[in-house]
Order: sequence, then structure tokens, then C-alpha cells
Amino acid sequence: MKKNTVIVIAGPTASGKSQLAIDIALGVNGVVLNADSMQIYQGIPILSAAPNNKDKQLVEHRLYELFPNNFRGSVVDWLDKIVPEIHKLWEEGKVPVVVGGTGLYIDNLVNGTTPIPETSQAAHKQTMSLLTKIGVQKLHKKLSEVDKITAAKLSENDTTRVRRAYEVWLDTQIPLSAWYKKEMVKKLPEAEFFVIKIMPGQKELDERCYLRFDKMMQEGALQEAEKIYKTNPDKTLPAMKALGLPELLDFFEQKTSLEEAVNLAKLHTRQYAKRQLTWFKKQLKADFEIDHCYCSNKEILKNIIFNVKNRC
RNA sequence: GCUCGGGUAGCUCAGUUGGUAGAGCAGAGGACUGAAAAUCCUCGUGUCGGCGGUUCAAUCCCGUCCCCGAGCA
Repeated sequence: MKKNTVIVIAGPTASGKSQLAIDIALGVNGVVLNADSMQIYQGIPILSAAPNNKDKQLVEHRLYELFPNNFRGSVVDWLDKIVPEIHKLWEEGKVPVVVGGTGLYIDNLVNGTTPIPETSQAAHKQTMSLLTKIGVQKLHKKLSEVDKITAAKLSENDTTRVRRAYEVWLDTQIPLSAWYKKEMVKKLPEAEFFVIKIMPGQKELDERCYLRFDKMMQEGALQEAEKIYKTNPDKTLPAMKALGLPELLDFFEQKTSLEEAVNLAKLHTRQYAKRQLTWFKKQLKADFEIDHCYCSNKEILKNIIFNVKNRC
């Protein structure tokens, strides 16, 4: 295998990614690296399904629980962490096995990032206050005056993207659409990626989503949520959106029963898995695809490792 | 048994001063380049509880029956 190999495992929640990552890492002298936007935060290991001690004993895991949960992280914060980590592993003669369900992160790692500088606090704050003052639709209108192309592409209700586009314009005086014409910058141009997708059918996945949350509850998800609840968290923080956490916080605030919270958490997990499936289907190209959830299948594992060694 | 509510989409409910009805959630599909476990887009025929009556026309008015809830006996 080449020295600059990076194995990437993508797939929806509950598809068995983490298990596959461990099995592959064991087979190729690898180290598992996190590519999940929730598992980068501290204080929610159960709800975010971060690897447990048993997993960590089997094979080394890095880039989990990196930031405090009141930190607003982004793809770039993660890239800044994972890129040096991959270099380090290459030097150690180990294979990085990147695993996670956050398509955007994987996409940026594999295909690169538009070289927009980090937006200033001032631009961010100004946009946020504008947003709360005039609302998304009017902000979208303002955006269309300075960046017609982006505005036309976005729904006038798309808070996240309208905000981002306006912020970039405000900060750089260059429209986002102009930035997108520039060439993407790959942070690991020398890397040889081998992308594995797990793409199970929905029915199979549904059941696993439900079971997954039951298991979380058995492992102490409620206690974890209670700890967060006691810190009186800002619910707009990314980490506070971890599936199940908003629902359990509602329970502690006596807005719902526990049963209802659990049912909703399961539902939302299922809906999320579906969104991931859609994303991976078209947005990410794979070198190897599995059409069922992975449960330590030796044949599949052998096949994958054979393919990796053959190609990389 | 009587009185009052209510029975409308898979669920919670709007609504029609009579011209056969629409939101949220759920469901299906889709988008996605710095909050992505986020954010957003598209898709709505259902004996309007049953049966009669009045009417050109009834889910709406009247009668009656059935079911659910509350109160009174």
C-alpha cells in the first residue's frame, strides 16, 4: 500500500460505519479518525455515539471530543485538526481510516475547499443582528442586491445559507458566487483516497435507528442530557443539536413526557439517516459500496482490504 | 337517563353566514462548498361519524341513531 493512502468510510447513522472502521484499521495497521460533526464535541459521547472504551482498546481513535460543547465549530476547524493528524500517521507508517456521517466534512477533505478567508467577528455579528432585526426574507433581498447569482440559487427561507452568503460579501466585498469560481484548494493534494460507502435500504436502517436510541438510553443518555441541562446551555450551539438532546432537554424542561421525547428522538434519527442517504447517493463518489448495514462480515472485510491494497 | 362539548387527511386540529375543504406534524422524493446530527424545496380526494329531511345544492340547517369526553342524576 502506498504511504499516502487515506481510507474514508461514509454512510448514514446506524449503518455500522464505526465497526467497519475498527475492522479495517485492525487489518491494515490503521488508526481511526473522526469525521463527524457531533463527535468532535465534549460532553455528549453517548448521544453522539462516540467510540467507547472497548472500541478504543481495540484500535486507536483520534479527533473525538476535541472541542468544548459551547464552541461553534465548522468544517474548517475540523480540517485544521485532521490534516496534520493524517501527515503524522503517514510518518508513523500507519493508515488513516477516516469515518463519519457528515458528508460536508468528507467532501471538503476529499475534494477541497474554496479559499475564502475566515470571516471576521464583526461581519458575523453584524449579519446576525441584521438577521434577527429584519428576518431571513429581507436579508435574502439585500443579498440579491450584491450577489444576484447566489440569491437566485437560495430559498428566501434558507437561514443558514443566506446568512453565510451575506456574511462573506460583507467581510470580503466579493460575492460568494465569485468565490465559487475560484479553484478549490485541496488540503491534502498528495493523498490517495479510497472511499467506501455504506448504503443500506431504508427499512433495514429504520429498525437500527430505533434500536440505536434505546441502546443510548441504556448507556446513560438521560444522565448525559441532564448534565447538559444543568449548565443552562445556549440551544443554538451546534452541539446542542445532537439528535436526541433537544428532545431530552424538552423533557427536563417539562415540555414533554420521557416517552414522547424518546419517540421523537427515534423519529428524528430516522429522518436524519434518510437525508444522509440522499446526500451520499449523489454527492460522494465511492471506490467501494456496500448495500447493507455492516455487522463484521468477514467476506466483505476481506474484499475491501483486498481492493484497498490493490488500488492504493 | 338528562344537559353540554366534540366526531373533518395516518395524528392534532382549522374552516365553510349552505356552492363537496386546509394548516401543522407524520409520510414520499429532492437540494446541499465554512452552524451540515444544521438548513431548505416540492408533493394534500378525504364516504367532513351513519341514515333520513329541508333545499336547485348539505360537511355546514333540522330530525334521528351511533361513538368519545365532561357535568348532573
